[in-house]
Amino acid sequence: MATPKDDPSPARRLTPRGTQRRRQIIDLATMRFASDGYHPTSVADIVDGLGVGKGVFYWYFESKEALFEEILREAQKDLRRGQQRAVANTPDPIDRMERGIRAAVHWSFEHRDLAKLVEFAQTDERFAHLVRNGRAALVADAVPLLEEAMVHGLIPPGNPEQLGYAMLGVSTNLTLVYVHQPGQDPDAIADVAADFCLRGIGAR
Amino acid sequence: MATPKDDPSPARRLTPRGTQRRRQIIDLATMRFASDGYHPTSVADIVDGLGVGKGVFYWYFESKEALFEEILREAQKDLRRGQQRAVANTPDPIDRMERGIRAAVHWSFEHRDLAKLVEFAQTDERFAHLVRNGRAALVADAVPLLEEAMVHGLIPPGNPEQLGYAMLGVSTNLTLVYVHQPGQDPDAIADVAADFCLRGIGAR
DNA sequence: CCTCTCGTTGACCGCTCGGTCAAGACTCCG
DNA sequence: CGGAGTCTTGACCGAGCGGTCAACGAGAGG
Repeated sequence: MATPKDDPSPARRLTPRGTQRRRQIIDLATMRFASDGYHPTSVADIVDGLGVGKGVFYWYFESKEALFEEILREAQKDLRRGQQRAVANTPDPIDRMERGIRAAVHWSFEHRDLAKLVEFAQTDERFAHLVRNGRAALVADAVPLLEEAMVHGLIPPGNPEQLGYAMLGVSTNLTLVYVHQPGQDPDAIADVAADFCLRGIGAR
Repeated sequence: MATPKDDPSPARRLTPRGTQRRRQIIDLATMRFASDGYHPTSVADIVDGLGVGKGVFYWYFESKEALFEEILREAQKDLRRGQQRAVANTPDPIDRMERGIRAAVHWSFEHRDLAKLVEFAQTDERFAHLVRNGRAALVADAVPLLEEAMVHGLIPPGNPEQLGYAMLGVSTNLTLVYVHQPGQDPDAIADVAADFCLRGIGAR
């Protein structure tokens, strides 16, 4: 039989070969989705690009939509992990935010495809809630830092959630614009973003 | 004959009734594109929603793509006009930027559908260049103001283009997040955006 | 050798898409 | 009235979509 007995999504047992195939699909789909768009990229495009039959796709994923959701979730988780790694062992809240911003800019430069997919997902009702949750998580990481900085008088009082979204907008937009211009140094963009944000919240 | 002799796009002579129909199509399409997405909204959805035959659509527009491009262009032109009206007769560059930011936030609140379409267009290669041009025009408006402010020592030196995109990111992202939460006051969001941006560039 | 599961094939399905077009209705002018 | 635009109809087209499935390898364990 071709179709798996249970849902394909949870707890599929994959051989090393299967795991590899799955990754191939995710990687190629990410590229195609980013360069051509989610809707214009068909499942046939993906499997043809891999030189395999169509059934392979549906052996590893329930649907095109489910694949995209997995890519999205993975991407947002990866960015957040990167941020948390970057701020580890940094007690000062302002320093933590600066490192977080820099980590976000660098992540977007290293994963421009994924960054673009997140941008798209935000505009499609089917996926927007995932992005909202991911963004909210990032802001939720920043809120206690902002509150701490306010209590200690490092920055003037304000609505920490709004400030968080403002900072997110700065790094997102700066990256989006400069990531596709050749010869742009991620460090330079990270400098600008961090400077602007820290001044924006009233530190510096 | 049904198809027009020349290209339908340039210089179609429309009766008042025709002009009205055209607007109906644009307005309904804008709503549907914003709520369901560009690709998932079919031409059939639009004409059915209007209760007319399919040929009507192609009497007024060359293609679905051309319609979307027109909506986009119109939207970006409208925002820019709103900004220019808001800053008229304001000599001080910092004041001008503040008014421009506030105008942008208000425009997005009043035209949430259009704002959403611009967001999407940015992620589709077919339309991205239009958005890039529109964004670049907004930034180009801000650059001389930033330069003037730097020359006069109102703000510290920096790359004005990058600062422009950072400001754009703040208003875009703040608006995007709060425009869909009920009971949000556009003035309050405009306050936050203007504050953050002016501090971000080093005024205040 | 057989067997069991994982992995793969590609023809096929129903459906919807963007777009076309011959035919006809409406409207205004002479 | 007649005729010339403007506008509308809706059946139709070829193409492509996401998704299914019976059948078939491939390789590991017995």
